[in-house]
Amino acid sequence: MPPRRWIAHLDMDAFYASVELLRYPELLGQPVVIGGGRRHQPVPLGDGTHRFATLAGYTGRGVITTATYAARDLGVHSGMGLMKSALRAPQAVLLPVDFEQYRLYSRRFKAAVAELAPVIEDRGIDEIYIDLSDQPGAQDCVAHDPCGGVRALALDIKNNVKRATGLSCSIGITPNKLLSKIASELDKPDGLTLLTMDDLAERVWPLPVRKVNGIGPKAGARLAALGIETVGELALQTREALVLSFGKSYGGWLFEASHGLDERPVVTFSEPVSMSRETTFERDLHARRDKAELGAVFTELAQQVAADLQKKGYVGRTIGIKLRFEDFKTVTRDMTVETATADPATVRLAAGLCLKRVDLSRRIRLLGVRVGALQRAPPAGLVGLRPLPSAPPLHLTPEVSS
DNA sequence: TCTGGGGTCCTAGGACCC
DNA sequence: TCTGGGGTCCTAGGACCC
Repeated sequence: MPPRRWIAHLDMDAFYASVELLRYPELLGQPVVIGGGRRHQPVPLGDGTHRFATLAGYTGRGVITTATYAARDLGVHSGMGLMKSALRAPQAVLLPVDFEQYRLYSRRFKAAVAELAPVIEDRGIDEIYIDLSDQPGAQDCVAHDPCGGVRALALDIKNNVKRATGLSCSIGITPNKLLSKIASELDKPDGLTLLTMDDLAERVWPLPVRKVNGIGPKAGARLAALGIETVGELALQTREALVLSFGKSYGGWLFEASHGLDERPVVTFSEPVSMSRETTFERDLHARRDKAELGAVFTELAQQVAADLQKKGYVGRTIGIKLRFEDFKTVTRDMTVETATADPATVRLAAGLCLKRVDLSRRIRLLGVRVGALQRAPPAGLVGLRPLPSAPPLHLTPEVSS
């Protein structure tokens, strides 16, 4: 009997870096990292090639968002500070991030998948889940392979993504989202990994617990302290023991996950809960000494969130701020207003009231403004002249349709 | 040479109401 | 005077993910 469900997880390979390589093919095969601000734009040399900045001597606060596989071989990876990366891979080419371009390719690859399999859950700019269970041919047996049908479908999807974008992706196919997320990583880049429950012990149990989506640095460390390093070792624990250590909810989930169990559906549309804008300063600012600069940034953040809300057609009732201090301690404050709003002045005013509730003796590294408890904006006629975007089509979240 | 920006979800305590 | 539950909303922090 074939499994009840076939869920695919599709992950674009080194997405940002790969999009940049389409623009700068002369960098193919070289160590390249994406990150930092606007200061290191490539300079055209007139012959179709460019002069690029390298990591050597980089100063500033950025981190790597994506590194090519050649750069990863030098020991740098996403999330690593650029100054630290510069010490490890000074010769690596450094390119600035261009989210516009990545969003364009994101829409293209998702559309290419949707042509063949429309039941898609968005998981951000470079990955999706796809429910293939009810796709024609997915349950077919091909050349005595009971998984042949779904394997062929996945290959079609990979080819269509490549045709539409020039980019490669990796796909994991299993009976659920948890295992597919793990499987898509097993044969990166350009992978296609199909697992059934029969493969659990051989392919999943040897992996470190941190490979499981939902086990982060904290839970990983707590498990390590209990002598649990691999998914298989986690699966040796009783549910009761895990509930005792991690609580009913998370402990119970750890038990299920270790046995490859996950019934979550592929969710094709969800409403946003909050929108926010934040910025990390080049140097830490002091509330009193840098009052003018801080105030200007604060107002700009409020205006940006308000504009984001209006563009997407939402209003929100909870307005809040986020501060990160020089010692990296983070605090938030929020308040709920009477009427949901997307008005920049209202957001700025409420955010200002929140700021008054924070002790500002330490220097500030990051400032953010957030609007939550979102609702769809009321029809334009009731509030003013602003035209409102219509609701996104089914199967596409605001991210995709933007 | 520390650690970006944009999200979601969960927990937990207190207020307030029935 | 002392004693209940249950439910919802609000706020703050934290884990985790891309």
